[in-house]
Amino acid sequence: MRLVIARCSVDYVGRLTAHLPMATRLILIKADGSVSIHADDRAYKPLNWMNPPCTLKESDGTWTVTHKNGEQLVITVEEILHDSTHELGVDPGLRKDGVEAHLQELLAERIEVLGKGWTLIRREYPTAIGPVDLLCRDHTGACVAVEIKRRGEIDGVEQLTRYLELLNRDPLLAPVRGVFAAQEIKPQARVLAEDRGITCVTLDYDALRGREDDSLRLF
Amino acid sequence: MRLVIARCSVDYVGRLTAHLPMATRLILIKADGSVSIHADDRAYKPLNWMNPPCTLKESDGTWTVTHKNGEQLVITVEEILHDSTHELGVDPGLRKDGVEAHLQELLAERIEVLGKGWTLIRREYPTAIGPVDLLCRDHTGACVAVEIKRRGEIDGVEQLTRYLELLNRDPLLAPVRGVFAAQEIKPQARVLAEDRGITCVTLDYDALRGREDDSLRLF
DNA sequence: CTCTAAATTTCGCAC
DNA sequence: GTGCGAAGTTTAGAG
Repeated sequence: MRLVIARCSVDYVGRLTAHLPMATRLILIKADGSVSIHADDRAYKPLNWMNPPCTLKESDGTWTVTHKNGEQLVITVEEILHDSTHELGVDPGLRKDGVEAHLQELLAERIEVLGKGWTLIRREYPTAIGPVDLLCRDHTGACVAVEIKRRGEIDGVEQLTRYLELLNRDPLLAPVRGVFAAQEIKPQARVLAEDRGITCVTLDYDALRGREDDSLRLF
Repeated sequence: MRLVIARCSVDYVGRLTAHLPMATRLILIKADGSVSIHADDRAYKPLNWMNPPCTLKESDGTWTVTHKNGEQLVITVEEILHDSTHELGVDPGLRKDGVEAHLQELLAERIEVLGKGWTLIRREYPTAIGPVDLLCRDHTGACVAVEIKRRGEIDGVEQLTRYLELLNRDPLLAPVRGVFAAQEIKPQARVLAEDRGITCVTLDYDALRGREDDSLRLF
């Protein structure tokens, strides 16, 4: 990894055209050839960047980064204030917990929390337009499609609506109703869902993992 | 901006729980207090980060970054291999060209490329659920709602569908049909749009900007 | 403050 | 490779 602090201007031509006027910035060159330009604010997003695979060519004060697909980043370096290179090695990577897949797993294991007598037909029930997170039957034997999100927004309701429309064309399953389950459901998503007869369920991740009582609230 | 190369392990607790085992990485501390941890690959995304506003507290080998909303990033530093601080000043920022706003502007100026005799009613036509990109009339005087995207995906079709449903409730406008215009339209989005009677139009950005002939293709 | 839509989104998986 | 959905998405803008 090479760290350069330099006065530079930058031009990107690719998916769009963008220009950075001359100023002092961090140029970060990584072992995979990727380059990013950082200002002194914002943790996440670089001002400008080039994803791997790409190659850097230095010529005079002009550094040209070219991507395989033709995108180009041209850095015009006026003055270098710092330049150091460091060996980092391969990173062991990030271990995550708490994502949607895990929510799905937990809810599948405790499907009865959605209602007494509910049973799971299967997780990732395949349809022509994609897999339904959970397909189950309620205590009456009626089919229910469950869409699980970490944060429930309008998109998720639309997605579930498309699944329901498709599933209800199958005479072996119909009538299928929907449950929209998320750790947090945005008000507009809730309104849209309920307007379509979809039940909203707020999931409590810690409770789902810990105890089976009190693990969610029905509204 | 402070650049630290260090052997460290990192724990994030917030929207999820994540752990980075001990390894050598770049720790980037910016003037706004934000912190990001980078491995030696990938230009864009840090391994771990904390967005501003947040505060860093160093105590012994433990650096704790706390966000206003309670999220926390704990960096356990075993060995510091490099540590330098640099004054960068405020960045003049990025100038972009070619984004959706510009596409909308260009298409509004050349609305006749959608069809002979078409006229623009207005850009950003306001509705209760948000502004319609372009509202126009075709050669017969019938109302058309145009949704413009850089890349046309299912979400955009759903968005346009919601607008059309609303606009068609207005007796002064109805019947309103839809045009889905994008530089690139994903196959599934095209199928969904056409199934709903929405016309798909592929925009050529350079041609739109350059000449008015040949500036788009209707499928 | 919330909510929505865009992003050079990136990233990962499945086909 | 393409397509599609998730992401600690982040970011910008409107209400």
